[in-house]
Amino acid sequence: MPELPEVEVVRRGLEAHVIGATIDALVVTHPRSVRRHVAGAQDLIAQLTGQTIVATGRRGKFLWLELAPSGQSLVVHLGMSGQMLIQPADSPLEKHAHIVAMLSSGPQLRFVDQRTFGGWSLAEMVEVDGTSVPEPVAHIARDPLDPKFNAHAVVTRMKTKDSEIKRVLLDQTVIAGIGNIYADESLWRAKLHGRRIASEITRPALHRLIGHAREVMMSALEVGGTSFDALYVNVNGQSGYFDRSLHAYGREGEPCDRCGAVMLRESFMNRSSFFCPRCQTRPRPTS
DNA sequence: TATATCTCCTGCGGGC
DNA sequence: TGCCCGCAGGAGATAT
Repeated sequence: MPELPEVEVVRRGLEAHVIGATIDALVVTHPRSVRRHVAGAQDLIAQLTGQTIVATGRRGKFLWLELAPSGQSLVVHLGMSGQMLIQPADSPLEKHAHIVAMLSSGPQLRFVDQRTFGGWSLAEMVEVDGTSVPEPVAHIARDPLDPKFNAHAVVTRMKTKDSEIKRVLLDQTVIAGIGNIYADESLWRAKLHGRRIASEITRPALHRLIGHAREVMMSALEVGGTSFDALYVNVNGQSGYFDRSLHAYGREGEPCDRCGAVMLRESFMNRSSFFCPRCQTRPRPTS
């Protein structure tokens, strides 16, 4: 599932392939992939055609391509299964290729998305806290790889939350880029149970948690991200290797890499949480 | 206002 | 073999 490291891998791939390219033509074959562009597919096609990609950007799991001469950005979210592929124009179309952009440089930029949670939209750039981002990204907090990321401010915000710490980690308006996999990994490294109430965790422990989140995502980035199946690949269709380094996610029934206790899985927020019952003790139920 | 839950979607695997 | 069901989960909408 694409979280921050996987999206950054895709952004870097795009930067290497599409900067300077002009969009000669665009085909949209699945309306759901452009649902966030409220003016509709035809408007997106009309506005993107003839634009040149001059830069790439990313915040959390959102990435964007800055365009000239309009000054707007093409905002991309990969959702659960979105892929941005650079393919030769004559290569067979992928089964779930929902948007295809013909580039002046020769290849096609294809948006492939099996579960259609992701999509493209066009947006104006706005200034937020001294940084220019597309309007749909304005509410997203800085992520731990952002040079202006302020861990003290994030800890202060977390201390105001009377909510479970895993829920807070997944809240993109508090700290961006963390999804289910890296939330579980960060909590395991920090020896915190995801159901601990954020406001009741000490500031030093929250600082350590954020540090672990940054560390685990940096490590994942170095090996191309985490791939469990063919749903996450880089722009060349290649998988990452960080799944081999996971200590928590997907390890139900296996021994904890730290203490040897059997790892558990529980349902949380309509998804799965993996944790060590010995290293990450559950909070006592409140009476 | 803050927090919790629901919904969207498709392919896969397990059970019958 | 075919059908049904549960599971995977990001983010916005809706409910509490």
